Amino acid sequence: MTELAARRRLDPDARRTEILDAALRLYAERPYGEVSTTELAREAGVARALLNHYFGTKRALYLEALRELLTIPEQAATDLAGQRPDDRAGAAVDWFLDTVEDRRSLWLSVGIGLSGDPEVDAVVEDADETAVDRVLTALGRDACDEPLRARVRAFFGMVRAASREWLVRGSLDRPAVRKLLTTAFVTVLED
Amino acid sequence: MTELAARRRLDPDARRTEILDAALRLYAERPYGEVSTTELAREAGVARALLNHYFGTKRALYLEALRELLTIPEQAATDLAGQRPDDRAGAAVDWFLDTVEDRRSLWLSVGIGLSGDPEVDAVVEDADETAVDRVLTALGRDACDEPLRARVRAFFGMVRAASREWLVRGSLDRPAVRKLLTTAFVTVLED
DNA sequence: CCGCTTGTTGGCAGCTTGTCAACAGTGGGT
DNA sequence: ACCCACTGTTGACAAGCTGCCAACAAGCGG
Repeated sequence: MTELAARRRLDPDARRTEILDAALRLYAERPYGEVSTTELAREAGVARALLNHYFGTKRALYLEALRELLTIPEQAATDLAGQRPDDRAGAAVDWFLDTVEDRRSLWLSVGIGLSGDPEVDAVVEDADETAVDRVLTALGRDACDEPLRARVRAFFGMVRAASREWLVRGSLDRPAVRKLLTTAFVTVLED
Repeated sequence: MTELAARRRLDPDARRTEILDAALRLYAERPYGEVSTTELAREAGVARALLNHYFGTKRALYLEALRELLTIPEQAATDLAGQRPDDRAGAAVDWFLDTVEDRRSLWLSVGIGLSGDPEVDAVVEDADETAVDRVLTALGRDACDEPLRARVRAFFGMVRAASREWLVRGSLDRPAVRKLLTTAFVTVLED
C-alpha cells in the first residue's frame, strides 16, 4: 500500500508549490491546530524536515498557504466599468458571489473573518486591501478616500457572513443574498 | 518574589471561575495557540493537571472561556421598545456599539468572525443566535422568520468588521460607524 | 568517470499535553 | 479531641510535536 517513492530531486519552485498544494488540501478539511507537520509532510510525499527547509516554520507555511488561498484572480474585476452605472453595485456583488462560489470549499474552510492572531489577520487584511482597490477602481470611485475604503472593508464582513448563510447554512439562496448585499452595498457607497 | 502559596482547597465552582478568569486574561493578549497550559496554570495559581481535571482538555477550557466571553448581558436589549419606532434601528446599533466598546479588549482579542474550527464556530454561532433573538424581539419583529434571522446574522458580520475599523484601525469614528450600521441595518430589516 | 553543488533526509533535543497514582485539606462520626 | 473517609490538588511520567543539524545522494560541470 504505502509505496516509498524513490528520492526525487525537484526544482525548488516546483517543490514549494507541491508542498503548498498539499497544505491547502489538508487545511481544507481541518483547522491549523489539528494538522501536524508529520501529516503535511506525508501528504506532500516528503520528509518532514523539508517543510522547515522551505518555509522555516509550520506557522510560516500556513501563512503562505493562506495568502495563496486569499489571493483573488485579478482579471475578474475589470469588466465592471461597462455596466450601466446604476447597477454597477449589483455587478460588483455578482463578482463577489462568483469568486466565493468558485473557491467555495477552500474559502469556507479557512474560515471567515479575523482570527485574533496578528499574523493571520495581517494576511487577511492584506487580501482585503487589494480587493478594495479592485472594486473601487472598477467602480470608478476614488481609491484613496480612506473613510470610503473603511466602509467597504466593513461591508466585506457582511459579504463573508452572508456567503456563509448562503453556502453553509442554506438559509438564503443566491438571489436573496444578491439582493441583500446589493442594497447594503449601495448605502455603503453613498455617504 | 514568587511566593508559593499554601495549598488552598476551594469550592469547585470558585476554582472553575478562577481558572476561567485567568484564561480570559491570557487569551485577551495572545491567541489560543500561543498560550500553553503551563502559563494558564501559573496565571491561575494552580497545578497544570488541575486544568485537565476541571475542563478535560486545553481546547475545552478555551471553548468555555470563549463561551463566557461571548455571552452578552441580557438586560441591555430590553429598553429598545421605548424608543421612537422610526429610530429603533439606531437605538439597536447604539446597543451593539456600547457592548462592543464595553468588552473592547476581549472582544477584539478573540477575533472577529469564524475561525474554520467547527467547535469554535459552534460557540460563536450560538452566541449570535441569542443575540439575534434579543434584537428581533426587542424590535418587535418575528423572531421565527428564518430569512430575516439570516439577514441579521449577515449584518452582524458587518457589525464586527465595522467595529474593527473603529476600535483597531481608527479609520472611522463612532458617529460614522453608527450612521453606516444604522442605514445598513434598516435595509437589512426591510427586504 | 569524478567531484561539487545543493535538494533531501533521519535523528536528536526541547517543549507541550493528557493521565495517574499519591498527597493533603476538610468535615463528619465516635 | 481524635480518626477517617472524601475529594480537591499535585508531581511525575509517557506520548507526541516542532525546529535544527549533520549526513546522504541526485544531478550537472569538468
